[in-house]
Amino acid sequence: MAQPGPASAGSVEEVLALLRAGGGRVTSSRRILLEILFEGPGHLSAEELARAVQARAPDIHLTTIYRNLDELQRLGVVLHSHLGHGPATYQLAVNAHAHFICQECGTTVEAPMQLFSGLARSVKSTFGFVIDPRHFAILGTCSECAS
Amino acid sequence: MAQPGPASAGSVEEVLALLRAGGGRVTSSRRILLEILFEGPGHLSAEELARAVQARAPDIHLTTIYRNLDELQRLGVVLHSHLGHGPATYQLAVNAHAHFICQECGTTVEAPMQLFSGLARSVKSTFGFVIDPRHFAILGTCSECAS
DNA sequence: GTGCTTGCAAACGTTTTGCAGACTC
DNA sequence: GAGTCTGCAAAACGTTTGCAAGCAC
Repeated sequence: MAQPGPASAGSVEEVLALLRAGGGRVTSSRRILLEILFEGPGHLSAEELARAVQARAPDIHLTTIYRNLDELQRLGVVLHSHLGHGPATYQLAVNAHAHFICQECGTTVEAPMQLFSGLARSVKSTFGFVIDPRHFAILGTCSECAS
Repeated sequence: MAQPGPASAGSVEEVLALLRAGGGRVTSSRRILLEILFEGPGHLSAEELARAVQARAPDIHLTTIYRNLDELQRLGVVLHSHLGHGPATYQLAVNAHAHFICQECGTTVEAPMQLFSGLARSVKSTFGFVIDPRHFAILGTCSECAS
């Protein structure tokens, strides 16, 4: 909350500055990808991000999206989650949260992180383990499918 | 607890009977796979299960292991979990539990299900969603790597 | 000019599928 | 004998890698 850490980079330009500060180059693929990540709804797969980027610059390759996403994850700006089988989805670290996914119908519920504070506390005291529930979704059954 | 459901099948022969009852055939690949699942430590990938099966019957193909595991999952006897990137792991439903995995060192902690009762309760009352935390591991940082 | 980044093609590891023959019941 | 199950080969899927050319600094 006090110091602005990497993940707090709040705009395309701030992230690009961070990138440059680490010896990286600012390229159009990176700028466009970041624009889309900042505009977009989150939960996009690499393939979906590539399509969105290609709408603005058709020659940018899926491979480049993967490499740029890796770089942004190294910087702590982006992280990916597995929301089920299928491809991983990528989002800005600032926007990341946990997910519950219905095994029957696929409905996704976005979970506020404070739901996990009790679990986090007991896991910490039992195992010394600090949980990060954002990476993998938790499966289950939604209210509709339960009835 | 009252009626013995599918998942309660407690021995190789019981599962084979269940299989037969559903119109399936009892084959040696299925019998051996079940023996290994009942003997084994759990958390085995399809490939590891195939190697174990092949130690007793070398001609059984990996594809057959996948198909048998699917069938056993349909019956509710087996389920699979994703413990990280890499292949899924399979276990008897009766033995299944949740997992915490350290992002740094890969250490796996097997979590007693009652750790989740508080979370389960609040997710149920907030979203009507019934969680099943066994399918995907929860990532985080283990006590050693945290220091 | 140095050296990071990119496109392309090809590989990767895991899992699924199509088909003809073999087996269980 | 009917219908399920199997081996094999091949494909599918998401993702990663090697290499030579291209671009940011």
